[in-house]
Amino acid sequence: MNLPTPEKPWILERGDSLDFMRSLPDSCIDAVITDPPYCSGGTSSADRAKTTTQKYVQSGVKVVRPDFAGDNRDQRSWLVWCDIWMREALRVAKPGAPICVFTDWRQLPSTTDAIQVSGWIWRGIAVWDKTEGARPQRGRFRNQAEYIVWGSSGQMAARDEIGVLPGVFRHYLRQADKHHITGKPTEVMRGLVQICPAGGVILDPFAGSGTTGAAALAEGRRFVGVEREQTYFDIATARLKAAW
Amino acid sequence: MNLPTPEKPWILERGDSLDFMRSLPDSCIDAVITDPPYCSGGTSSADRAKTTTQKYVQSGVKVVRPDFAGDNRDQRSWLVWCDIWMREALRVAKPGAPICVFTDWRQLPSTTDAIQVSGWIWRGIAVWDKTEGARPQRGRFRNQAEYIVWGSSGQMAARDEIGVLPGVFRHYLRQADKHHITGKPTEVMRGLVQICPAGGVILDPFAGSGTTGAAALAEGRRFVGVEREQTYFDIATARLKAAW
DNA sequence: CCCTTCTATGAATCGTGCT
DNA sequence: CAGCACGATTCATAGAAGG
Repeated sequence: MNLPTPEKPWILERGDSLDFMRSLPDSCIDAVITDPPYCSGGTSSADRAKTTTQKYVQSGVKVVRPDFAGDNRDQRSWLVWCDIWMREALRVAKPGAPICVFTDWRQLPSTTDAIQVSGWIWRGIAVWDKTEGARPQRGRFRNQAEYIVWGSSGQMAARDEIGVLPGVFRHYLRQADKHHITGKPTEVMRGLVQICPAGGVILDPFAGSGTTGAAALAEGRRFVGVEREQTYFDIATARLKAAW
Repeated sequence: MNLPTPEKPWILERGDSLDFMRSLPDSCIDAVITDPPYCSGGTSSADRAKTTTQKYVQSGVKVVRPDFAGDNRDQRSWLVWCDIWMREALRVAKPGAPICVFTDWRQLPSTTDAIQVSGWIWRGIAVWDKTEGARPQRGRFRNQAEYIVWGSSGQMAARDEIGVLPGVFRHYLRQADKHHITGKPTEVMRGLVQICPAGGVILDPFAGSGTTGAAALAEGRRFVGVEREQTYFDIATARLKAAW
């Protein structure tokens, strides 16, 4: 059985998320917390509005492109792909279990669609205020936030042992805490994993550098993660061993 | 001509937004900043049919604020309605003019749809972090943010005279600053109106208690507003006179 | 002026029971 | 069984009041 035990409260698997989730039984996961590839690179409405010259000039610029796989779907197929993995995540989640999915502003509407189409109940949006953001531009609002679309598998029973969780996480991401191109601050993840009851099992199908897992262990939750890239798998393994 | 002048930099009209906008010429507005009815209360049509006080004010409160109209559309007709007024706003907006539309988490995806369907270019999401005050619920993330979906009429020219604007407005709404059931803090609106060049004309088709207008005047912008409810029209008129 | 105590408040939600 | 109407409920925090 690919599930963590009290003796070893974490599992990290290298491979495909969908294959791995399909190996899990029904209703064995207490919370799903993940940061899937956003695929929002060049398909935004603002980009589409640019002239081809502008687009090519833009592409000539040194843009930080995520260097991981699966980040090149267009919006429709991204939605379909999300539907597939979220549906499988729903199957392995216990009734009432929460799901938290990171997204950026461009993919936010598609993410809320995906979560609902796949059968989860959409319950809200939490905000990660990065306090500073991508390249500041004069005359525009700074894009300094990412979003956590969250919901639940069916009705959420009363969970009195869990306190009130903040709706905005305000935290700067230090370079030293950034182990992945799209890494999240450990403090933010430690806040997020509180949505899972203490001792529960958190699944992250796109584990990346393992921040979710490190935070889960730090907060007394168990962890199941999958990562496809060997490099990030190694980093995550090291961090999880250290956290444990 | 229903436009403000240097002598009297604001106009407030009582009546229907659409009728009023139709009376305006093309390309006369420098920015559209507004807070339309969200129509998001309740899951059933019956819930939406409740008065705004029933929906948004929990029992046992002491302060009574007037209801407002137009908050009982279902999601599809809300989208169609937004398309109509946003399309008209686009016509009266100058090329490159920005639009900012308040929304809550439930209507955020529909708002980004509406803004794009009506022909505006969607450029981002700004966040109003209410910091606290939202209803706390155990085991859930607090819904403590509202969102400002923003975009522009076509390409935005370089606007070097405007600085970088924040992407998250973090401000508590004091009772004393709340003149409408859904009122926004004056400080947040003062930040938002900076998206309009100094001296420019800001249009708010759903003026409510006139916070947008008061902030516009305080920041050296001109203002055109429409409000349908007599009670709020009177409050807004008084506030605009005071701000001027 | 600082600290403690108290009170008002919130752009709902959940469960139940009826139709 | 599905949908809807209805009623009970929630608690952290800001700000005021009091010491």
